[in-house]
Amino acid sequence: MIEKLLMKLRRRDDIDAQEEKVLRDMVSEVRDFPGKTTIIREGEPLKHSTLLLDGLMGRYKDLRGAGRQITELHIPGDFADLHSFTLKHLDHDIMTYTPCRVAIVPHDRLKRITEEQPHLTRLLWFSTMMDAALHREWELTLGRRDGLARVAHIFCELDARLDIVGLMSGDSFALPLNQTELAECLGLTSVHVNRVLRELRARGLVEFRGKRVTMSDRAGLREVAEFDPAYLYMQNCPR
Amino acid sequence: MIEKLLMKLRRRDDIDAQEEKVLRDMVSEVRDFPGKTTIIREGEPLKHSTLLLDGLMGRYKDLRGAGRQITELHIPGDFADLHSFTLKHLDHDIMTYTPCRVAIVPHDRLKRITEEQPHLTRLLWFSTMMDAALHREWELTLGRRDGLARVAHIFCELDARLDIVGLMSGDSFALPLNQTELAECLGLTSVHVNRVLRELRARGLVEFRGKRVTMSDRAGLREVAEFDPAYLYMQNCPR
DNA sequence: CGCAATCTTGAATCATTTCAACATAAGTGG
DNA sequence: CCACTTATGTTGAAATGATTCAAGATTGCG
Repeated sequence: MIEKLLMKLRRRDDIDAQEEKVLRDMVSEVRDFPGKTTIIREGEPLKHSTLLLDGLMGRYKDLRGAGRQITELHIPGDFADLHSFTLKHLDHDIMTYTPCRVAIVPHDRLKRITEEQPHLTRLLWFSTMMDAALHREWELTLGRRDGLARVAHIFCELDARLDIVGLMSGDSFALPLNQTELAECLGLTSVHVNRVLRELRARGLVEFRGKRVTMSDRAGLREVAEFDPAYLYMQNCPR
Repeated sequence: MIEKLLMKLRRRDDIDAQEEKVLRDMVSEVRDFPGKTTIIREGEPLKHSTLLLDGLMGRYKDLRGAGRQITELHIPGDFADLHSFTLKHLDHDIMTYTPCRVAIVPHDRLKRITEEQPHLTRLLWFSTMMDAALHREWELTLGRRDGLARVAHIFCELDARLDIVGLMSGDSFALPLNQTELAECLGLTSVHVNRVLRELRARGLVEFRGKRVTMSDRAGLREVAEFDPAYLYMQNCPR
């Protein structure tokens, strides 16, 4: 059930059989949510964390009036809100984009892990630090990349992340977002995203059609995006 | 020496005398750096973390050619790179803006804390989660706020953070950045920051002169910025 | 005092947004 | 399975916020 989380963590560090069991046992329950639903609201007191097993979710913050910024997308194997364990409540909302299956991890079990499993604690801590690394890269995207590079970059990021958890099919992957939601990730309008997608398609770099992204020219796209996967911390780095 | 860190952490949670001693003992050495110096480079293997005691530092990422994005500013009491403990190397550079005094905290002492002090571990983990919360708010700023709101927002944030560690003087605080560096925080050009500063001054909201920010109308500025300090997690929330 | 860094301003340009219309795709119920 | 309805995608034209370029003013430092 938590295989994708394990794939991700094992990319980074060794996990022995005993630790694997502890991780499996931290799940209290599996739950399903419909798509396009806000499942956690800013400020709400939280007693468990949510591990995404299947589907697409995102964290977002709204500005009064209009303007939503999605701050991170979550794919299977990601904790959507492991940070709620230390924060107790979140500074943002979390929503599903598709129907999602999640594993519930009670905070008291996480607390137990911090008391008995220092190595696992450091691994889970690391996992939340990867979220922060993604945030920083998105800050760079939002602050300094132009429209073309922004769209290119998010496709490169998802390509690399989905590959880790085995969700690439050849050179394409499912991306169940519409252009408005994509624009909300990128600090652009949906109209502009549409024009940029046309340009990227015309250049033969990527296609985004029918909720599916095809990486026609991965190297070329990475070039446009100035994408360097180092910030994803995928190198093995035990203990 | 680590008083400002303690002020910050105690705002959130209780720290008993034994824990306070452990925190004091984690510092191996105090070091001084000159201003405008990159002290940690992306990718460099790290064996200690850096607690800022005095001065101003920042994390940044550069884009090839031009374009620097500062992803977070660090004030006294902040760990500049506590996240390097679990990450082992960083995805960004860290630099000083002024001469800085820092406390060095070896990673093996942090490791010891994760093995012997679960509560402190959770507090340190929390501390890195606050950085991530700042990143998310900056993503919102960079993605959705216009120039006026961006400048207003960063001043509101620094105002609130400096207040916690006792670095406000009445309604003003020192901000030893030039307009170019401020622009690098905000995803703007220095020219535009200059024009926005003029506008904010004209509206009687803030002044930024001689490396000092005066919050002439805090409520008005917060309104323009849509600033809500909730993301700074300053509420007491023990254990 | 004089040099270098920083700030300030104007004018032209540019990337992105806004507004608006139409096209296409994707459900939904009869 | 079609007709209808709504969501999503596409495109053009005008407006706008921010950038670029360039020059001059001010400040701070040695």
